[in-house]
Amino acid sequence: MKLASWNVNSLNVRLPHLLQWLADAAPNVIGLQETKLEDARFPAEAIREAGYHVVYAGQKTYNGVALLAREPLTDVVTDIPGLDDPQRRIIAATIGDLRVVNLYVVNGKAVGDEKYAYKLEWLARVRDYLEQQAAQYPKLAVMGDFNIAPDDRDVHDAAAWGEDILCSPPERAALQAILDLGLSDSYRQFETEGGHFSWWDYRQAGFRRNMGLRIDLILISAALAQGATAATIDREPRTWERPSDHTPVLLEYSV
DNA sequence: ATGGTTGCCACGCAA
Repeated sequence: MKLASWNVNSLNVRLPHLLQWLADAAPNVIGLQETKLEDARFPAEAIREAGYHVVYAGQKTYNGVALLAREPLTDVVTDIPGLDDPQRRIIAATIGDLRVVNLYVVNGKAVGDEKYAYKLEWLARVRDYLEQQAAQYPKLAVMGDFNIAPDDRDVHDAAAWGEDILCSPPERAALQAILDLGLSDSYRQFETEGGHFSWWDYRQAGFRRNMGLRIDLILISAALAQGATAATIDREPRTWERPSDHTPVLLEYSV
């Protein structure tokens, strides 16, 4: 099984990239973030023609998430208890014996901003939902754009970034509270060095200079970690013309 | 400290 997560930063613009990458990488499941499309405009037919079932929760201009899978998606959830939120940032579904929760975590703008407070509150409510999901589903994957770099290895210049947004201790504590539910950052099962990123700012030639962050994560339960065979970041789509600022991250497992 | 770039939408906001 190959799972993937990709913040496409507008599915309207990035649909050709998505279709190309699905053909190249052939993931069994992929979570998308920042589709930026109302459901009525979602390109479901093109995705079905590419051989994927798809569920989605979108809105105009901002946010929007989707889950694609080779097999049918059931028990779809787009709103969670305690989180009365018009922003479309979460979609969960079951594929066979696998439960997948796909997140587009709030960016937060800046430490202390009202969006930052919303981010921490949002993460707390998601943690509570994941606690319940982890109890219900032994094989649980929580993927998405977390908008949090787990530790300094995940930051191109940790000293310069300091404790700014995406790296502040409260954000990292919120991520840790989710990991404490019995989940692990699958990438770190296979790569312990720093310098591997999933997002590079469009500005200042961030990608060319590898000035990035690793903020796109696939967290997995122990049952999945046991069978994990590879966790990778595919930088190639970031080299394509008119790319998303994020590139896909992957996890492969057997059984 | 600020601004750089992209997307959406048609101005400035969000990232």
